Amino acid sequence: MPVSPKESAGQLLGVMPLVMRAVRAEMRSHRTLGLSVPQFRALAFTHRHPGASLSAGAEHIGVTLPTMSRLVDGLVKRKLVVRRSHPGDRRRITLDLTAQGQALWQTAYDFTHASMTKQLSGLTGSQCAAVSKAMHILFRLFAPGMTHEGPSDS
Amino acid sequence: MPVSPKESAGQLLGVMPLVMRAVRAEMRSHRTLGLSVPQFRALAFTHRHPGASLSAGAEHIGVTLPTMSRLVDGLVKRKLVVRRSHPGDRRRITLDLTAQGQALWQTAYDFTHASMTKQLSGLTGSQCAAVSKAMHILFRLFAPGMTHEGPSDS
DNA sequence: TGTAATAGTTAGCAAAGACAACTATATGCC
DNA sequence: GGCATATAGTTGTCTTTGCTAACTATTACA
Repeated sequence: MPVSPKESAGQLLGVMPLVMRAVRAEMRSHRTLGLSVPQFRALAFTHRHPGASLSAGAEHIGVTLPTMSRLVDGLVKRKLVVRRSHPGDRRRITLDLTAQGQALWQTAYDFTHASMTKQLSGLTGSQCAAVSKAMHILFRLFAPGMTHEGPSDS
Repeated sequence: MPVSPKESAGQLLGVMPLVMRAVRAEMRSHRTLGLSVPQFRALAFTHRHPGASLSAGAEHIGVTLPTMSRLVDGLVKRKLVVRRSHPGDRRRITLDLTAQGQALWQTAYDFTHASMTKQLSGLTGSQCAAVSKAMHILFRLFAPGMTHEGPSDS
């Protein structure tokens, strides 16, 4: 039987935070790698959008430009990210991961992915398929410009 | 066809943050109501677990006890939450929303729910049902002790 | 009774986050 | 060309968040 968007929205709001709680806990455990949760978010954004501007990052992870600027300061100081000046518009900067940043992100992602896989290991194949199907639907809805999903930021 | 937990986990990690981005943006817009995102999380926890202890809240939203203590300070100062001493164990305190806190939470939740409903309004009834089904599966997995979903904290 | 363990708070520090004010570059209009 | 305006980032200053360590108060236990 069909379900109304309103009902789905309520369920989404009920369940998403429970899942995100697990994800955040994972991220927090990466503090052993010297990364705070916001820094991890900024790192993930840079991974997902290489060469993006500071403003784009700020808008995307939902902070103001000054906050993003200082967040990036920290990542640059740790040699995880590089600021480069944009050729053709010297006001702008572009953000990119260093090899070190890339490696750190991969490590953190692998940990998180493994932890989530373990969480889901109690599901049957068809339950996983149901989750998968919903994720595809939601992906098209919340990331309209992109073509394939994958690890995201935040 | 069935899907592996590993694959589902990857999709979950890819899509959840996109959805949470929208939710966080909503929460952030409630700063006009004078609440920061962490304060909103603490408020939501108190709403969902009335009479809970400080430790329980800290554990649940994923901060240390001192952090939770000061977070609650702020909410108490704004008269949204009350600290009461636990009868029978005077070391403990119990947290509860004031009428004001309840009202504020309701307002914020209604806004968020409406916004999410609008986001999902592009889906068909069967797509909503698919999302719904996945949410039920995930709920059982991530909130094993609870009996019915609904607006959650964080 | 007296020693653990538990629940919160306080102190002190670093980072996150906001706004306002600033610099530097680019655009646009006469 | 030349000045007004807009855009991209940075810096200053403040509050909040978040941590660890150290403390108080209460309870459990042996």
